[in-house]
Amino acid sequence: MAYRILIFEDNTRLRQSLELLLDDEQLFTVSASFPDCDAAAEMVREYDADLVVMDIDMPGIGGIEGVRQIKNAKPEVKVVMHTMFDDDNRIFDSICAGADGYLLKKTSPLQLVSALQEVMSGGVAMSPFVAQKVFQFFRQSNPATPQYNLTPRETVILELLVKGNSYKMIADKSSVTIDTVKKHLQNIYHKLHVSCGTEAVAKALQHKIVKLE
Amino acid sequence: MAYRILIFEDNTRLRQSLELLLDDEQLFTVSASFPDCDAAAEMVREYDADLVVMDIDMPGIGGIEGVRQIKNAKPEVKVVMHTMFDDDNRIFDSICAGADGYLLKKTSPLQLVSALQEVMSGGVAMSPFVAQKVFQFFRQSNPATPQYNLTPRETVILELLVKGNSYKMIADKSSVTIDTVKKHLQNIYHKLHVSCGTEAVAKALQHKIVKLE
DNA sequence: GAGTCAATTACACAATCGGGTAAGGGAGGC
DNA sequence: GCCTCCCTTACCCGATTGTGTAATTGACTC
Repeated sequence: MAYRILIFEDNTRLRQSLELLLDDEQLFTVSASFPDCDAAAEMVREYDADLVVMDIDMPGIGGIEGVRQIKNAKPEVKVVMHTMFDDDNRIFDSICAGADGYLLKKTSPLQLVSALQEVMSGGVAMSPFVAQKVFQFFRQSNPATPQYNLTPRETVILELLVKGNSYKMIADKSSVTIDTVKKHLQNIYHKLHVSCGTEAVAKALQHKIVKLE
Repeated sequence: MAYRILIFEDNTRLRQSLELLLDDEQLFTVSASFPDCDAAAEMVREYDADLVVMDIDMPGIGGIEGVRQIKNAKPEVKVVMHTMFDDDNRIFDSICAGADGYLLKKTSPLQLVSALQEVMSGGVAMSPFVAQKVFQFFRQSNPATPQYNLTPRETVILELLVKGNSYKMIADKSSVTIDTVKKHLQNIYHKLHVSCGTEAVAKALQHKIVKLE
């Protein structure tokens, strides 16, 4: 049984090319294709689609909002973005909206087909350039952690501060006096090279010195 | 000119298989291979390597630390992890250490070769399962943002606070009096449902109400 | 024109924060 | 034993933060 595909793509020529290309594969059947995704969620239900190929820049609601609606309506359907745009925001937003892949339009037909197969077997598909962007984002969101040499006690005190506790509350929860808390925080501020609590919280969260939850 | 490859892999059979496989390709030359990566950075320099295939679980320093050292010594060399492990931490740490790819050992020889080619042409290589993990992490790190209805003015004030400015500094930079700043922050605290600056900073960063840099 | 809301300032008061300084006890290393 | 480092407490004092109340201006809406 072939996978049922829906295509959303406003460029008529490209849409037809995709139809021909994918329908030619044994593994796929193109159930329908549309020049916009205003009724994307309905169509996915209507055709009981397994896989959606989605352009981003379309009249009406864009492809990113389209993904969101589709995934809301039927989370198990796979959605792969297929677009010319390779800017951080579009990639980023698409993934967060629930896309299972992000392929640039310069992807060759052969690669496109194999990428879609990969998605259907539970994987995720990205053009190498997109993957690079994702890696970059990953790294910068988790920079190599500098060492601040906080003692265990200092770490828990800082954690309590980050969670919004006042000095007094920290003192109670740690079963020490408020003066001790002050002392610890004074040391912490020095080690983090900051001068007040708000700055310390910002640095602790950015550099993931403490973790929330 | 073929790319010079170094292989770090403690399993002798597998190491030899990789040597044979990769050396057989026109595009690659295996310069050397090692059962541990204790001297990885030196070897990379010694052999002027272009590409490193790195196991993770090895005696001595592990592959993740190995990547870090290699990337420190020579950032332009490409490093691809090649391992059995698919747990979040190893994947995550490898990427942050600077890896350009993460392939599971069940990857077929053909896929391995083409993935390495992709890396050498500036891309990034991931097994589909790894890519999925990365996508998952991506999404959960950016949950759908709740609305706090901060006014534009309040937003910039909060940003300044998050960056570590005191009330007085915020007042100067915003060209208003300190009393105005107090008032704005009071309103902000109410809107965020917090009771002090540190809590506000924590919430602002967690919920990405403000962005750093 | 009345009403709402963002932005602004002012003042007073209490609470908290942050620095400096000093000092004792306990754990571990040389 | 001596030294270092962590944890602890205490006191003083100035600066900062946070709350309450009140009032003015301009913009935008009904």
